[in-house]
Amino acid sequence: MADLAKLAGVSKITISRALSDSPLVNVETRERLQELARKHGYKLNVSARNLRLRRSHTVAVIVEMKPSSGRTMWDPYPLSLLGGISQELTSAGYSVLLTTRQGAADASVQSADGLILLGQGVRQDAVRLYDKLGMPMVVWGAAGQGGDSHIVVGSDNRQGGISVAERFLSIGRRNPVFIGNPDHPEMAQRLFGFVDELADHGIKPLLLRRADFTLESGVDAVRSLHSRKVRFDAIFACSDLLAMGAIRALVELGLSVPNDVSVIGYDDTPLGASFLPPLSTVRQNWQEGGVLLARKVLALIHSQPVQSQMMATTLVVRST
Amino acid sequence: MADLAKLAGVSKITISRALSDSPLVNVETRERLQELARKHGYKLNVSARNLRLRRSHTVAVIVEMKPSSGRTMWDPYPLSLLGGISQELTSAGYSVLLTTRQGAADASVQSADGLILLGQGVRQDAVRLYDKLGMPMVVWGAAGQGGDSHIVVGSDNRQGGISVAERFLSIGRRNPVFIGNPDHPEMAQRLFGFVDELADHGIKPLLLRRADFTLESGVDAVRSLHSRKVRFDAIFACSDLLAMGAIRALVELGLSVPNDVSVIGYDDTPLGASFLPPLSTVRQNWQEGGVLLARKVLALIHSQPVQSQMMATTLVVRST
DNA sequence: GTGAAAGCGCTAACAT
DNA sequence: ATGTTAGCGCTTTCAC
Repeated sequence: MADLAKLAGVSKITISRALSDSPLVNVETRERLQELARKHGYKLNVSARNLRLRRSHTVAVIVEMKPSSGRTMWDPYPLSLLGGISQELTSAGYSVLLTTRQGAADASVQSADGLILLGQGVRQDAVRLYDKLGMPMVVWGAAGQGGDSHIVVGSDNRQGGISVAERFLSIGRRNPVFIGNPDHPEMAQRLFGFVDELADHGIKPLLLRRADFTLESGVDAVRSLHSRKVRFDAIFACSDLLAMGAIRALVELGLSVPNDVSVIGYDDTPLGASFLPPLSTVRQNWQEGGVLLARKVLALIHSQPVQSQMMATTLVVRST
Repeated sequence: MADLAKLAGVSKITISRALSDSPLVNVETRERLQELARKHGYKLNVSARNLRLRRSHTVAVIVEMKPSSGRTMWDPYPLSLLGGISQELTSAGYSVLLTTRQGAADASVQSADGLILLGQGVRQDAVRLYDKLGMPMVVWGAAGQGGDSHIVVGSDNRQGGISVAERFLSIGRRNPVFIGNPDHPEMAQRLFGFVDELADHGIKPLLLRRADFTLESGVDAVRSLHSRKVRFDAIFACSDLLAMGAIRALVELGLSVPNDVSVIGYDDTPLGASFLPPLSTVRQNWQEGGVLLARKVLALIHSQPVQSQMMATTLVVRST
């Protein structure tokens, strides 16, 4: 800036003002100086600005990246979430600092202006840990997770469960089964919605606990149902992969989907859509979730009032 | 630091040295000061340090995040790549700045110490654009892509193609088909390897161009082969999804896999492994790729000699 | 509408 | 082994 100032015959501060579009500086001068800066390939020193402004203009995103439990690492979802986050923060002039749990102790994370936690669903301890940092923080997950201490954005899992129950009821199913892991807060919400809605109609679903969200796990679940001679005519699986596994096992057992057993999955993955038969499922909008997460941290950072928010889910009825 | 210094009765610089584990300062003092800092919740101001040190300790990762062409956005791969990158950079004390193309013009990206380009495969213009920034840059992609102007890390797609050809030859296939998009540099390499190896045995495969890497696209490809009455006994599909679609279509046409037609996919997605029948495929190690990308930028940043590197792929023979 | 001065928090260079 | 000085590049006072 000093160099540009000398070149243009003005002072440093005028350059600074011109480049930040300050109305304090004459329009012509402003444009002249901006042109000059461009011509000379001037680049703002972000560290210097941040030092002076006492903020980093950075939001750290902490992702659970363990390739475990058939989730996170391998699922498409965190990336679309990241896409939404990145899009929104970038257009607000903020940077996205990507970290895993290991890197979260790093100074650069600590000096971020805000924090977004992704895929920490099962690990409430982690949430509490970051909470102590005392910085604006938003978590992706289930409603009510961790109390009021921080903002949560997620899709309305409870409503998702309800919509599946409604569907089963409307097509006259009386013996539904839930496959999933209720230890996971998001899944628990789906289960609660499912159970409550069915209870209103005097139906109590069977809960089949499965920790993995893999195809094999779905196959296994149905086989175990069969070997226990359980009577069932509908399955709500907590992931598309589980649902596809379930369908495969059903077909192998000579049962027809959806005639004998109706199956609904969760997530609306591209794969479920092109499965044979095309999978019915509950869709959540990851991209939008990312955008929302970003907006909430920004609001927190700017000390604006913020509330947790659950996004509506859509039941996509295809052929199962 | 000034506060800590006053508290401890030493000078600022001693604090600075103690906290950065400088051997210049007495071990006891060092530990005492570190303890003091911890107790008082001192946090290093990263901006100030970076300003002083005239570097940002940051590497920008630019991801092509368009949810197009059945790739990138929805595929698991960029995330595992990111996992590897993040892991390696973090442990080297660098931060990962995540951006999309839109955000790449941002000042914070420009003041990064290095650049990693992901999923820019098809868009060579993009690579050239960033090249102009003149910062240490590493690209994920195919060998030789864009000349010597920058470092490329990728899996050895050519070798991947060769290994598939070898497999087909070893089981006596004489009429192989390639399904994929040769406009994509990485796919082109697979095709070249495939074609060259087969040519050594007097076989010329049929090229079936498909732009999308979706299941439908695979189905469609096989149907078109059939309707054109083409004789074929082996398919090399450029993605697992394509391969699965192909197999589905083959089965529908009453052909047996692998008896009538052998099929090999690419990527070794978890889904292919649990497909029925389990999919044979070419595996590439994304995580390791990420680590490698990170190491190369770091080396470039530290002005060490760096070379492009292609990672070996593994042919995973399952049931197709 | 423009400028001068001051200082954000840190560390390299040079004393001591 | 520790301290002093100076300055990284920027922007917010306050003055003109």
